[in-house]
Amino acid sequence: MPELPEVETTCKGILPHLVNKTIASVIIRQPKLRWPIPLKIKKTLPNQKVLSVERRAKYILINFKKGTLILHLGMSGSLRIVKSKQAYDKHDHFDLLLKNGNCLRLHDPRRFGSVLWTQKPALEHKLLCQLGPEPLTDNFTTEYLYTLSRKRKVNIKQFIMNTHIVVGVGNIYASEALFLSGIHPRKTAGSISQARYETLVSSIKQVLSAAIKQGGTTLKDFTQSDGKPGYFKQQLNVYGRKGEPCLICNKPVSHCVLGQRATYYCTQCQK
DNA sequence: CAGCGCCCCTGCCCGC
DNA sequence: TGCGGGCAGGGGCGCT
Repeated sequence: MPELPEVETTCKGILPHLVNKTIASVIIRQPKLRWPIPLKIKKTLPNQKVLSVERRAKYILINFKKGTLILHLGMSGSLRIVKSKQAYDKHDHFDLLLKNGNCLRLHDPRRFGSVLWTQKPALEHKLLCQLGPEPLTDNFTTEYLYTLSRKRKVNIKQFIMNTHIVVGVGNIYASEALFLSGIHPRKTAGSISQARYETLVSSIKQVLSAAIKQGGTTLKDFTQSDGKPGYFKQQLNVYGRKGEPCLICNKPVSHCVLGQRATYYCTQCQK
Protein backbone atom coordinates (compact mmCIF):
# COMPACT_ATOMS: atom_id res chain seq x y z
CA MET A 1 0.00 0.00 0.00
CA PRO A 2 2.16 2.75 1.19
CA GLU A 3 3.75 5.06 -1.24
CA LEU A 4 5.81 7.90 0.16
CA PRO A 5 2.81 10.18 0.79
CA GLU A 6 1.14 7.51 2.89
CA VAL A 7 4.29 6.89 4.91
CA GLU A 8 4.68 10.61 5.45
CA THR A 9 1.08 10.88 6.59
CA THR A 10 1.53 7.91 8.90
CA CYS A 11 4.70 9.35 10.36
CA LYS A 12 3.12 12.75 11.00
CA GLY A 13 0.05 11.04 12.42
CA ILE A 14 1.81 8.90 15.01
CA LEU A 15 4.47 11.44 15.97
CA PRO A 16 2.46 13.49 18.49
CA HIS A 17 1.29 10.31 20.19
CA LEU A 18 4.83 9.03 20.65
CA VAL A 19 7.25 11.86 21.30
CA ASN A 20 8.12 12.20 25.00
CA LYS A 21 6.05 9.12 25.81
CA THR A 22 7.57 6.19 27.67
CA ILE A 23 7.43 2.58 26.56
CA ALA A 24 5.68 0.18 28.91
CA SER A 25 6.22 -3.03 26.97
CA VAL A 26 6.57 -4.59 23.57
CA ILE A 27 4.38 -7.34 22.14
CA ILE A 28 5.61 -9.41 19.23
CA ARG A 29 2.84 -11.72 18.04
CA GLN A 30 4.41 -12.64 14.73
CA PRO A 31 8.15 -12.06 14.46
CA LYS A 32 8.36 -13.31 10.89
CA LEU A 33 8.18 -10.19 8.82
CA ARG A 34 10.53 -9.35 5.95
CA TRP A 35 13.25 -9.89 8.52
CA PRO A 36 12.68 -11.35 11.97
CA ILE A 37 11.72 -8.77 14.57
CA PRO A 38 14.67 -8.68 17.00
CA LEU A 39 13.41 -10.18 20.24
CA LYS A 40 15.85 -8.19 22.35
CA ILE A 41 13.73 -5.05 21.98
CA LYS A 42 11.34 -6.63 24.49
CA LYS A 43 14.06 -6.09 27.07
CA THR A 44 15.62 -2.94 25.66
CA LEU A 45 12.63 -0.69 25.11
CA PRO A 46 10.57 -0.72 28.31
CA ASN A 47 11.07 2.48 30.34
CA GLN A 48 12.73 4.17 27.37
CA LYS A 49 11.35 7.53 26.29
CA VAL A 50 10.72 8.36 22.63
CA LEU A 51 12.96 11.29 21.75
CA SER A 52 11.76 11.88 18.20
CA VAL A 53 10.05 10.30 15.20
CA GLU A 54 11.20 10.91 11.67
CA ARG A 55 10.97 9.53 8.17
CA ARG A 56 13.79 8.63 5.80
CA ALA A 57 12.62 7.30 2.43
CA LYS A 58 9.79 4.92 3.36
CA TYR A 59 11.35 4.04 6.69
CA ILE A 60 9.87 5.44 9.91
CA LEU A 61 12.49 6.01 12.58
CA ILE A 62 11.57 6.09 16.26
CA ASN A 63 14.53 7.42 18.17
CA PHE A 64 15.46 6.52 21.73
CA LYS A 65 18.52 7.31 23.79
CA LYS A 66 19.70 3.72 23.33
CA GLY A 67 19.04 3.42 19.63
CA THR A 68 16.42 3.59 16.90
CA LEU A 69 13.46 1.45 15.99
CA ILE A 70 13.29 1.25 12.19
CA LEU A 71 9.84 0.50 10.78
CA HIS A 72 8.91 -0.22 7.19
CA LEU A 73 5.37 -0.85 6.01
CA GLY A 74 6.20 -2.91 2.93
CA MET A 75 3.25 -3.39 0.61
CA SER A 76 0.42 -3.84 3.05
CA GLY A 77 1.52 -2.45 6.39
CA SER A 78 -0.18 0.23 8.44
CA LEU A 79 0.34 1.77 11.86
CA ARG A 80 -2.33 2.99 14.20
CA ILE A 81 -2.54 4.43 17.66
CA VAL A 82 -5.04 2.38 19.69
CA LYS A 83 -5.78 1.78 23.34
CA SER A 84 -3.49 -0.91 24.72
CA LYS A 85 -6.46 -3.03 25.76
CA GLN A 86 -8.02 -2.92 22.31
CA ALA A 87 -8.52 -6.38 20.83
CA TYR A 88 -6.03 -7.25 18.13
CA ASP A 89 -6.77 -9.05 14.94
CA LYS A 90 -5.11 -11.65 12.84
CA HIS A 91 -2.52 -9.43 11.22
CA ASP A 92 -1.65 -7.18 14.14
CA HIS A 93 1.89 -8.45 14.47
CA PHE A 94 3.54 -5.90 16.70
CA ASP A 95 2.55 -3.53 19.54
CA LEU A 96 4.54 -0.80 21.20
CA LEU A 97 2.67 -0.18 24.43
CA LEU A 98 3.04 3.19 26.12
CA LYS A 99 2.75 3.95 29.79
CA ASN A 100 -0.18 6.27 29.10
CA GLY A 101 -2.36 3.36 27.98
CA ASN A 102 -1.95 3.95 24.27
CA CYS A 103 -0.34 1.60 21.85
CA LEU A 104 1.34 1.83 18.47
CA ARG A 105 0.07 -1.17 16.53
CA LEU A 106 1.51 -2.58 13.32
CA HIS A 107 -0.94 -4.35 11.01
CA ASP A 108 0.53 -6.06 7.96
CA PRO A 109 -1.28 -8.89 6.15
CA ARG A 110 1.45 -9.63 3.62
CA ARG A 111 4.28 -9.25 6.13
CA PHE A 112 6.62 -7.50 3.71
CA GLY A 113 7.11 -4.83 6.31
CA SER A 114 9.82 -4.78 8.94
CA VAL A 115 10.63 -3.82 12.49
CA LEU A 116 14.35 -3.46 13.13
CA TRP A 117 16.54 -2.10 15.87
CA THR A 118 19.86 -0.34 15.61
CA GLN A 119 22.11 1.07 18.30
CA LYS A 120 24.14 3.11 15.87
CA PRO A 121 22.90 6.38 14.41
CA ALA A 122 20.07 5.11 12.23
CA LEU A 123 21.34 6.76 9.07
CA GLU A 124 24.45 4.57 9.26
CA HIS A 125 22.31 1.45 9.12
CA LYS A 126 22.91 -0.77 6.11
CA LEU A 127 19.41 -0.15 4.77
CA LEU A 128 19.63 3.61 5.13
CA CYS A 129 23.22 4.58 4.41
CA GLN A 130 23.07 4.11 0.66
CA LEU A 131 19.81 5.85 -0.09
CA GLY A 132 19.50 8.65 -2.60
CA PRO A 133 18.12 12.08 -1.75
CA GLU A 134 14.59 12.81 -0.59
CA PRO A 135 12.61 13.87 -3.66
CA LEU A 136 11.01 16.86 -1.94
CA THR A 137 14.24 18.47 -0.81
CA ASP A 138 16.62 20.80 -2.59
CA ASN A 139 19.12 17.95 -2.77
CA PHE A 140 17.03 16.42 -5.53
CA THR A 141 17.81 18.54 -8.56
CA THR A 142 17.84 18.29 -12.33
CA GLU A 143 21.62 18.45 -12.38
CA TYR A 144 21.86 15.60 -9.88
CA LEU A 145 19.49 13.30 -11.75
CA TYR A 146 20.82 14.17 -15.19
CA THR A 147 24.43 13.56 -14.16
CA LEU A 148 23.64 10.18 -12.65
CA SER A 149 21.65 9.16 -15.71
CA ARG A 150 24.49 9.47 -18.19
CA LYS A 151 25.43 6.13 -19.77
CA ARG A 152 22.69 4.38 -17.84
CA LYS A 153 20.82 1.92 -20.02
CA VAL A 154 18.02 1.11 -17.64
CA ASN A 155 14.58 2.41 -18.58
CA ILE A 156 13.61 5.70 -17.00
CA LYS A 157 10.84 4.23 -14.88
CA GLN A 158 13.09 1.77 -13.08
CA PHE A 159 15.73 4.47 -12.87
CA ILE A 160 13.52 6.83 -10.87
CA MET A 161 12.26 3.93 -8.75
CA ASN A 162 15.82 2.97 -7.78
CA THR A 163 16.27 4.02 -4.14
CA HIS A 164 20.00 4.52 -4.65
CA ILE A 165 19.11 7.26 -7.14
CA VAL A 166 16.16 8.90 -5.38
CA VAL A 167 13.89 7.56 -2.66
CA GLY A 168 10.16 7.61 -2.37
CA VAL A 169 9.09 7.25 -5.99
CA GLY A 170 6.84 4.19 -5.83
CA ASN A 171 5.13 2.35 -8.62
CA ILE A 172 2.02 4.51 -8.84
CA TYR A 173 3.77 7.85 -8.81
CA ALA A 174 6.50 6.71 -11.19
CA SER A 175 3.86 6.19 -13.87
CA GLU A 176 2.12 9.41 -12.93
CA ALA A 177 5.28 11.53 -12.94
CA LEU A 178 6.33 10.18 -16.32
CA PHE A 179 2.91 10.93 -17.74
CA LEU A 180 3.07 14.51 -16.48
CA SER A 181 6.54 14.85 -18.01
CA GLY A 182 5.53 13.39 -21.37
CA ILE A 183 8.30 10.80 -21.11
CA HIS A 184 7.73 7.22 -22.27
CA PRO A 185 8.50 4.84 -19.38
CA ARG A 186 10.65 2.56 -21.57
CA LYS A 187 12.96 5.33 -22.67
CA THR A 188 16.54 4.75 -21.60
CA ALA A 189 17.67 6.96 -18.69
CA GLY A 190 20.89 7.86 -20.49
CA SER A 191 19.11 9.01 -23.65
CA ILE A 192 16.99 11.74 -22.05
CA SER A 193 18.02 15.39 -22.36
CA GLN A 194 18.71 17.68 -19.43
CA ALA A 195 15.74 19.80 -20.40
CA ARG A 196 13.45 16.81 -20.07
CA TYR A 197 14.99 15.90 -16.71
CA GLU A 198 14.08 19.40 -15.60
CA THR A 199 10.44 18.59 -16.33
CA LEU A 200 10.68 15.16 -14.78
CA VAL A 201 12.18 16.40 -11.52
CA SER A 202 9.47 18.99 -11.19
CA SER A 203 6.75 16.43 -12.02
CA ILE A 204 8.02 14.05 -9.34
CA LYS A 205 7.99 16.83 -6.77
CA GLN A 206 4.56 17.96 -7.89
CA VAL A 207 2.93 14.53 -7.85
CA LEU A 208 4.34 13.59 -4.43
CA SER A 209 3.60 16.87 -2.74
CA ALA A 210 0.03 16.92 -4.07
CA ALA A 211 -0.52 13.43 -2.67
CA ILE A 212 0.96 14.34 0.70
CA LYS A 213 -1.28 17.37 0.86
CA GLN A 214 -4.30 15.14 0.35
CA GLY A 215 -3.09 12.55 2.84
CA GLY A 216 -2.81 15.25 5.45
CA THR A 217 -6.54 15.82 5.39
CA THR A 218 -7.19 12.42 6.97
CA LEU A 219 -4.82 13.00 9.88
CA LYS A 220 -7.55 13.97 12.31
CA ASP A 221 -9.06 10.50 12.04
CA PHE A 222 -5.80 8.80 12.69
CA THR A 223 -6.56 7.31 16.07
CA GLN A 224 -10.06 6.15 15.28
CA SER A 225 -10.83 2.53 14.89
CA ASP A 226 -11.12 2.74 11.15
CA GLY A 227 -8.25 5.14 11.17
CA LYS A 228 -6.41 4.21 8.07
CA PRO A 229 -4.23 7.10 7.14
CA GLY A 230 -6.28 6.94 4.02
CA TYR A 231 -5.49 6.21 0.50
CA PHE A 232 -4.87 9.21 -1.61
CA LYS A 233 -7.82 9.92 -3.74
CA GLN A 234 -5.72 12.24 -5.75
CA GLN A 235 -6.69 11.94 -9.33
CA LEU A 236 -4.54 9.43 -11.11
CA ASN A 237 -4.03 10.21 -14.78
CA VAL A 238 -2.82 6.83 -15.98
CA TYR A 239 -2.23 4.39 -13.12
CA GLY A 240 -4.76 1.56 -13.23
CA ARG A 241 -6.51 3.04 -16.25
CA LYS A 242 -5.50 0.52 -18.93
CA GLY A 243 -7.75 0.88 -21.96
CA GLU A 244 -9.50 3.94 -20.62
CA PRO A 245 -9.16 7.19 -22.55
CA CYS A 246 -6.15 9.38 -21.86
CA LEU A 247 -7.37 12.48 -20.06
CA ILE A 248 -5.37 14.64 -22.44
CA CYS A 249 -5.76 13.08 -25.89
CA ASN A 250 -8.44 10.37 -25.46
CA LYS A 251 -6.22 7.58 -26.76
CA PRO A 252 -6.62 4.39 -24.68
CA VAL A 253 -4.05 4.18 -21.89
CA SER A 254 -1.40 1.50 -22.50
CA HIS A 255 -0.03 -1.00 -20.02
CA CYS A 256 3.17 -3.00 -19.83
CA VAL A 257 5.35 -4.64 -17.20
CA LEU A 258 8.74 -3.17 -16.33
CA GLY A 259 10.83 -4.79 -13.63
CA GLN A 260 7.84 -6.97 -12.72
CA ARG A 261 5.75 -3.91 -11.98
CA ALA A 262 2.63 -2.71 -13.74
CA THR A 263 3.30 0.38 -15.82
CA TYR A 264 0.74 2.71 -17.39
CA TYR A 265 1.30 5.35 -20.04
CA CYS A 266 -0.10 7.07 -23.09
CA THR A 267 1.72 6.37 -26.35
CA GLN A 268 0.43 9.61 -27.81
CA CYS A 269 1.41 11.92 -24.94
CA GLN A 270 4.61 10.17 -23.88
CA LYS A 271 7.56 9.79 -26.22
C1' DC B 1 29.31 -2.56 -10.96
C1' DA B 2 24.97 -2.24 -13.73
C1' DG B 3 21.04 -4.71 -14.59
C1' DC B 4 17.87 -8.27 -14.15
C1' DG B 5 14.78 -11.65 -12.02
C1' DC B 6 13.38 -13.78 -7.68
C1' DC B 7 11.12 -13.88 -3.66
C1' DC B 8 9.15 -12.88 1.00
C1' DC B 9 3.26 -13.27 2.07
C1' DT B 10 -1.97 -12.81 2.19
C1' DG B 11 -6.15 -11.02 0.17
C1' DC B 12 -9.03 -10.05 -3.41
C1' DC B 13 -11.05 -10.22 -7.85
C1' DC B 14 -12.18 -12.54 -11.97
C1' DG B 15 -13.49 -16.30 -14.90
C1' DC B 16 -14.95 -20.92 -15.26
C1' DT C 1 -20.76 -21.18 -4.42
C1' DG C 2 -16.15 -23.06 -4.96
C1' DC C 3 -11.74 -23.02 -6.78
C1' DG C 4 -7.61 -21.87 -9.42
C1' DG C 5 -4.98 -18.21 -11.46
C1' DG C 6 -3.33 -13.76 -11.59
C1' DC C 7 -2.36 -9.64 -9.56
C1' DA C 8 -1.25 -6.10 -5.78
C1' DG C 9 1.07 0.25 -4.19
C1' DG C 10 8.27 -2.63 -1.80
C1' DG C 11 12.68 -3.53 -2.17
C1' DG C 12 16.86 -6.34 -0.77
C1' DC C 13 19.58 -9.92 -2.61
C1' DG C 14 22.05 -13.06 -5.48
C1' DC C 15 23.41 -14.00 -9.89
C1' DT C 16 25.13 -12.84 -14.63
